[in-house]
Amino acid sequence: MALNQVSFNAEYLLMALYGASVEYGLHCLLYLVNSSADAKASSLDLAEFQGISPSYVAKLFTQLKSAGIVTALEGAHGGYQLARGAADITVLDVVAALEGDNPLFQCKDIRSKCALFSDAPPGWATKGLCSIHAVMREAEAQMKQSLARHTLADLSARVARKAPKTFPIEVAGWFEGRKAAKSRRQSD
Amino acid sequence: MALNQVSFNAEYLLMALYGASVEYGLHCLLYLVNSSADAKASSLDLAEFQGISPSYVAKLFTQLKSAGIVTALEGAHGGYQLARGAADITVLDVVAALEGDNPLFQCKDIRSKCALFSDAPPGWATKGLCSIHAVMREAEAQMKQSLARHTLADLSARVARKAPKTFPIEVAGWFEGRKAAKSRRQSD
DNA sequence: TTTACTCGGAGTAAATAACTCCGAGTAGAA
DNA sequence: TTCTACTCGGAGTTATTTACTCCGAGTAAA
Repeated sequence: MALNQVSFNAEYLLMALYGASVEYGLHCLLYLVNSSADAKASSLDLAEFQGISPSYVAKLFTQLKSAGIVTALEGAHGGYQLARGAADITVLDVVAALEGDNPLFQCKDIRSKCALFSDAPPGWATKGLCSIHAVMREAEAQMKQSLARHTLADLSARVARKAPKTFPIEVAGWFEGRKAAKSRRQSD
Repeated sequence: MALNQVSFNAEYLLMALYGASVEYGLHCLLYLVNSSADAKASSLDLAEFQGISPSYVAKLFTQLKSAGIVTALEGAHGGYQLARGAADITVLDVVAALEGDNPLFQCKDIRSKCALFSDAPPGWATKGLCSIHAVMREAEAQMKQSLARHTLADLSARVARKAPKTFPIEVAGWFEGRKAAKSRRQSD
């Protein structure tokens, strides 16, 4: 056995540009796509169904609501619904709602601080977009176009293709069972 | 005058995916592109030339060195040089060296935690790439391809096109003057 | 009218980014 | 050879952000 063997968990080394909120949000929204028009799902239901933090999911949905992606129905049997058709909600919409519509790169205009310009940078140095910024803008546009090409509808279809045909029925059953349990408890 | 006028600084609202290190690093490297083969620039020179934090630039260059983008020459008149031709260093190389080669998205495989799977998720749920992850991968690839298309050489040419022809000479003069000042001080 | 459930925002701990400081080493000057 | 000033290089520090919790206000059904 090698003595100087290095062992580590790769999960801790890679830190993503987009955080967990995007992952949680998209997964939850995908379950809302399949639910019928009158069926609402509460953030608690969605969270427990997927084994993730309920209070955090609740927070994410307030952001999705203020971005106009879902509508909320308050009250005892309330919950969330998609605000418009799943084909009209792109992955980019969701990302922007949860992470903010951040640019890839924030130019601090370093070029104008060059020591040669003492106090006032000349016109040619500040005119137009910084060249570095331009490259970043291009890359950002590529990425966002790619994200905007995918909607919740086609993402949902993609997932459905992998799952067995009975799965959507089982899912609906789970949410129905939840609702029934609530009613039962209230009439006790 | 409107009483409930809201005023804020947009700079604080937008937070970029790539941080300041990329901006500092690229700007510094662009000045190294133009310096001739035997001319080295210290991290202190590069920082003061552009009016940014010297100690932070020093840290960035240790990262650039360990990534093999620059080579360091220690000693009194030492400094950094590009490790290879500017046409062989892409913007993506620099980003990866300074921010780490982070993925756009880190999949936590939520799909396998679904409440319906009690303990063991079925094969179809864990097989292959998560559909959300696949979309993110595609967007990430688009972005990185775009960044990889640009090299330090063409970025430098782009900047040079905007500046007057005498500018590179002035820059070289500034660095030369710095070197001369050092020699003078040592012989005092 | 009560009650159990919903949303919605204020608050908290751990991680990350941006930046500083000081020690180790080296090339040139005396 | 000795000395000195300058270089890199990594260990700390502070402030912002992320992921997550908790509790109060409101509402629809019982």
